[in-house]
Amino acid sequence: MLQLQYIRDNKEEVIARLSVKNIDAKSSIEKILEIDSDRRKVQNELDTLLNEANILAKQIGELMKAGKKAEAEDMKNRSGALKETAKKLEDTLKGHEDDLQKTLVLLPNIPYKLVPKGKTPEENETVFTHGEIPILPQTAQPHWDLITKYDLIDFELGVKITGAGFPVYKNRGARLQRALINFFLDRATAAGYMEIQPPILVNEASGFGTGQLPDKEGQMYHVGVDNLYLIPTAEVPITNLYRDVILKASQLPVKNCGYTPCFRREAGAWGAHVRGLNRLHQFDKVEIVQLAHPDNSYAILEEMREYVAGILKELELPFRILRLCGGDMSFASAMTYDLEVYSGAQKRWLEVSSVSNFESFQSNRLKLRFKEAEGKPQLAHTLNGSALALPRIVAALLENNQTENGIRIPKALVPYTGFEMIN
RNA sequence: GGAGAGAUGCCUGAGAGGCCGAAAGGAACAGUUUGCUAAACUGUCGUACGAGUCAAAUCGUACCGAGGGUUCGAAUCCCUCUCUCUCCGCCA
Repeated sequence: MLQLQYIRDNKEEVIARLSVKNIDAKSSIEKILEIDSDRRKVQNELDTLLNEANILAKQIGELMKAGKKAEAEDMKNRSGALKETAKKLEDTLKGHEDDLQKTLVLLPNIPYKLVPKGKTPEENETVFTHGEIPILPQTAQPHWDLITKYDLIDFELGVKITGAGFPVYKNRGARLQRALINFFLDRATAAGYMEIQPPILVNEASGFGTGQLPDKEGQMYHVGVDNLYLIPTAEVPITNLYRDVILKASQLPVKNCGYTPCFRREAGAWGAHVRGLNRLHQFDKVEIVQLAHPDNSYAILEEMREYVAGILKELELPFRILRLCGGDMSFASAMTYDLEVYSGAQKRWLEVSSVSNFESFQSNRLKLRFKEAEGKPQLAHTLNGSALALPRIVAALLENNQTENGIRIPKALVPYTGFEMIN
């Protein structure tokens, strides 16, 4: 949620920058400012009225003590009248506040100045590439065939016990999952991220805090009886750890990481390009989260991007980094880098990580603030990134590393898998 | 799932219709003292919104789990909800 004060002070700039996300915000912004000015007017009236009532109440108390009952009665009547007017004003104020909130919550975050204008993924900007695109022999197989060949994952069994998009990992496929999770967590903790094991069901307030609710509830699985949501990413529980918290400036940056399964309904997203591990309802991911001082959150974004790139290098996967254009960015993000690995047999780039700076957009909803030694609390910046999402990493590893003798495990991973080849 | 107790500031904890935005202690921060550490002493020590200002100072309003109600006046009385704790049952 954007800060009201910022919109008030920078109306034209906000409209101009939202247009980079292809949003015409002129009318909503004007509506917001109008409601806001009404709201302030009403609050002013109400405060004056309540002030009178408070003074009156004190005087009545004193008159009662002094035994001047008749005078007190007279004042009681006046107080009663004040109260009635106050009640009406309170309702009006509440109405304005609700309207304001409703409109404000629907405005997406303002893109950072480096974000290119654009509507489709084709307009994303490639800022970095690493590694050679592998040229595989004609006989090279896509990962879904390799998975069957080496009996690593059983999709049909998943359908049987749950449904499509819920794979069952087996044998060295299961072991590879565990290896990757441990590898990712070890790297993250070594880089100073404190490991968290959060709940994977969250309440409504948490869903709201990170921006999944009220707008995108369709993407989450909902447990109706207890009104809880299965998390689509560890970002939700981990960032919400700091909801309603005021940190000391000296505690920044806060660095957390966590492994969780992630659940996505992906309603309507099924179709082409989703075979095998490309898109799932349940998958594993290690997430990194940072809470940063606004002065250096973009330096931290770069640091996080470098960190994820480093892991991909260790895994010996060719990858590229995209700076997402306005139209491809998420609702809450101010700037996002996508990291994509090249999957040799599918001959496609697969998104394996998304690293974003949300600036104060989430923290405004979360009331996540920090305080300098002097001065008022201010909103912290939140950032997060996948480091990494497993399924597409597995897909690329299988496809790129296939040989006649089996699939080669990258060196960095061997201590975790305990085997060098899948064969 | 059954029975009972409770929810007050960063923490502990008083407060039981007006003198309470809230005692006291602790923590934290700043200063004094000190060769250093410790101790002692002094001070500061909630948040939001509004008014005000270049910015402050300052002023107003609200907030004692949440939402309603009673009253001229509510942390305090009443109702509803949520959560926590204890005991019993069940259980990885």
